Amino acid sequence: MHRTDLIAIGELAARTGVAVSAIRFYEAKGLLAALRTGGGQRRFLRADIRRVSFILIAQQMGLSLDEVADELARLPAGRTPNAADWTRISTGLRARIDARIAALSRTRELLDQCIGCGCLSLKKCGLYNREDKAAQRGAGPRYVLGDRAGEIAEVP
Amino acid sequence: MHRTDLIAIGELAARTGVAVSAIRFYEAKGLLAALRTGGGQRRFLRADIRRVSFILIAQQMGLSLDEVADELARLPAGRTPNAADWTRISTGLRARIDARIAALSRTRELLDQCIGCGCLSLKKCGLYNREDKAAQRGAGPRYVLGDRAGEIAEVP
DNA sequence: CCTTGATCTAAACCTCACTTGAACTTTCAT
DNA sequence: ATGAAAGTTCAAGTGAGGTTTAGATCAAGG
Repeated sequence: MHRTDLIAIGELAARTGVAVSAIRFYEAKGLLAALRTGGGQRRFLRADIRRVSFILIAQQMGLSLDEVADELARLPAGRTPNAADWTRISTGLRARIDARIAALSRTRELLDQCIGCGCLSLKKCGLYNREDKAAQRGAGPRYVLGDRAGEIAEVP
Repeated sequence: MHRTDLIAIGELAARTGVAVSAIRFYEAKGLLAALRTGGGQRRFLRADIRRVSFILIAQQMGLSLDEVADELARLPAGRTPNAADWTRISTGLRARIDARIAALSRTRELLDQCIGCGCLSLKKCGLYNREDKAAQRGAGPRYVLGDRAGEIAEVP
């Protein structure tokens, strides 16, 4: 047993690389839940490190925080999530990764054809005669739209 | 020669699937340049359809509009870009796609290991002990955290 | 000529994902 | 017991990537 099962917000921040303000923001969004000390300070479970990791990874997959919340909502309420819970939810993430790799591969294939002719034209290449245009919806930034934008940190 | 080499903003919008407002926004950002009629209306070159395509594709790769602008700045000023120009710039895009696919594959591999143990823990999985932390530049002003890898501890 | 639809500008507004600042309070090692 | 470090709330600000609105003007068909 660990000496201290509860960690302060600063430690959670340090261990996940997320800013303290972001953790408060996540709590406000309902992605995390904290216990409170008598004095009102937040105390997190060690398992929340894992939870924050999941948020970060899922975000990189292009999920919005609301979508992440939906995924996390499938974790059991009341008890600390166990390995099986995480396996189930991580498997869902894996499917998304697969889908993204597949989508990128298709784009690459189309782009290769374009490089051959140097065109990048919509009609000939079909690079943009795909689902994307139809997927236009409402206001807001494009990275929200489905998983098309991709927030994967780029390799320089 | 086409009968009409210049197209109105609405046509450019229709052909690319981008809103008229977005095209004006891109022009204001310097990603596009328009000629003007005597009456002050924008007229685009047909080649700008291709240019907008490039913007959209590059955005899907995760480039910000500023980064897209950098790429586009490498096109020759003064003359209409030709096939060779597009080939050069598209090839750069292809490299990015390759990098992305590789990064996703690594993530998937790590995630597979995690699914095995259900952990998602920082230390054991390495899913977050990678280049990602340093390379954060996703949606929103995410600050780049310092390397405190030595302090990352094991998770229950 | 006249109408109709497309386009113009400028400024305001929007969402997402956070950060920042002000003004305190709590914790904890010495 | 004390002082620094870390924590608290709430409101407002930021930046990317656009959209919306309003009122005026342009271009083209009849």
